Amino acid sequence: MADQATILHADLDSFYASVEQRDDPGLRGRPVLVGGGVVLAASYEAKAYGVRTPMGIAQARALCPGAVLVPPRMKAYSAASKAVFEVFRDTTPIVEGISIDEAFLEVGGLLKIRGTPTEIAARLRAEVRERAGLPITVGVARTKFLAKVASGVGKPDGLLVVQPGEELAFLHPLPVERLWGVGPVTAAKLRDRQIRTVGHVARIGEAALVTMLGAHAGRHLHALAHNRDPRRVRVGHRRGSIGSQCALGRRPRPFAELEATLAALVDRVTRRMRAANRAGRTVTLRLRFGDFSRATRSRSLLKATVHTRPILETALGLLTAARPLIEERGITLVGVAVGNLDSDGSVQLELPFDDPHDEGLDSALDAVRDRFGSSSVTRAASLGRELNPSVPLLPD
DNA sequence: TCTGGGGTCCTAGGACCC
DNA sequence: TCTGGGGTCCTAGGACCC
Repeated sequence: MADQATILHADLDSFYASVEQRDDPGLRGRPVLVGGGVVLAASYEAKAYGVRTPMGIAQARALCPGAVLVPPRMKAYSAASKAVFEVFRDTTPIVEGISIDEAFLEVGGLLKIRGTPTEIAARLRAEVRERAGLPITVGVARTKFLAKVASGVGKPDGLLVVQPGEELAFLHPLPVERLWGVGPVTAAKLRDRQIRTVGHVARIGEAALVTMLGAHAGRHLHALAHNRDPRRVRVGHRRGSIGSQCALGRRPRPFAELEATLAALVDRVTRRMRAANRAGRTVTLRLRFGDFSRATRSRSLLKATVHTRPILETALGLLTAARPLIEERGITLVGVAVGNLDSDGSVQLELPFDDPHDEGLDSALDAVRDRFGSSSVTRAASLGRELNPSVPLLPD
């Protein structure tokens, strides 16, 4: 392991809410909620009232009656993210994006040209503020894991450096929930055994953790509690699946409506696949039911594809097979994902088409029409417009 | 605290192959 | 003839992340 803290974890603060406050001065200093049914992001003014994500809007309003609710503007967030990642890449070539609002940066080896990691991190924060107008917190440490913990502790709008000699003293008093990979289930298992802090985790043996949590999770947690994390910052990560889902609420849905919704979701997913030039082979149907139980059903095609029709037919087949389950429990969410994406990046399209973004239209709707008749097609088209407001499913 | 939409990784059994 | 060891792929589920 390197003996210097050279890994930065940069994490934008309340990202969506900060973008809203940046773009509307009237929102600055006020509690802001971004969301529709649930809170997608809350400004720190709102978090002070106990608002968290993903909390229902009604509950958030009850906690913070003065909050301003703003609908999400995904295009603005994606543009803001691009601007911030430009700052990242101007700082160092070794940037690993984790999500729309956070990344790891390796800054070892830049000492002579850009200064110490602490200096680089301070300048990075200033530049993100200057060029993107957004607050960001940076954690600096020797491991990815600890850099991430540091940015979490350093929030909001902070810079926290954990030097090699201070690591365990910093880490051990923290609650177990701070460990990456400890969610509600694992935290409850640990709490049942009076294990509340990272220090407690570090003091029990690896074997006991493995018994408690399984082989991988046990070893992983044991290593993290001792700040052992050999993962390097990796450039050029490619996603393994592309998916889309749609919450349906609690009211019952006719089966044909589910099929139409699924058609619209598949259309959206395959558009994104073609835009990204990634073909996929495994189609996964995701369902959630009235009692909050879930199910997934998947089927692998013989050959990877970017085309709407084979993916839609596979997805509809999975949905039909799951019909008894759906009718028994009541469905509240339907989703589809395509995985096993081509890894080489050189997709051979099976059929030529002029505009890859328009290919899904007829093909998707033909498949629905063949099976379900034209009322489902109309329904799929209108759902498609709801799901893809910027890309109409049918020509106007 | 009754829950959105986008993902990742791990586990485990069964089929199938040599 | 009733049986080893090792490997890969498929499928389903679960936990977790932002």
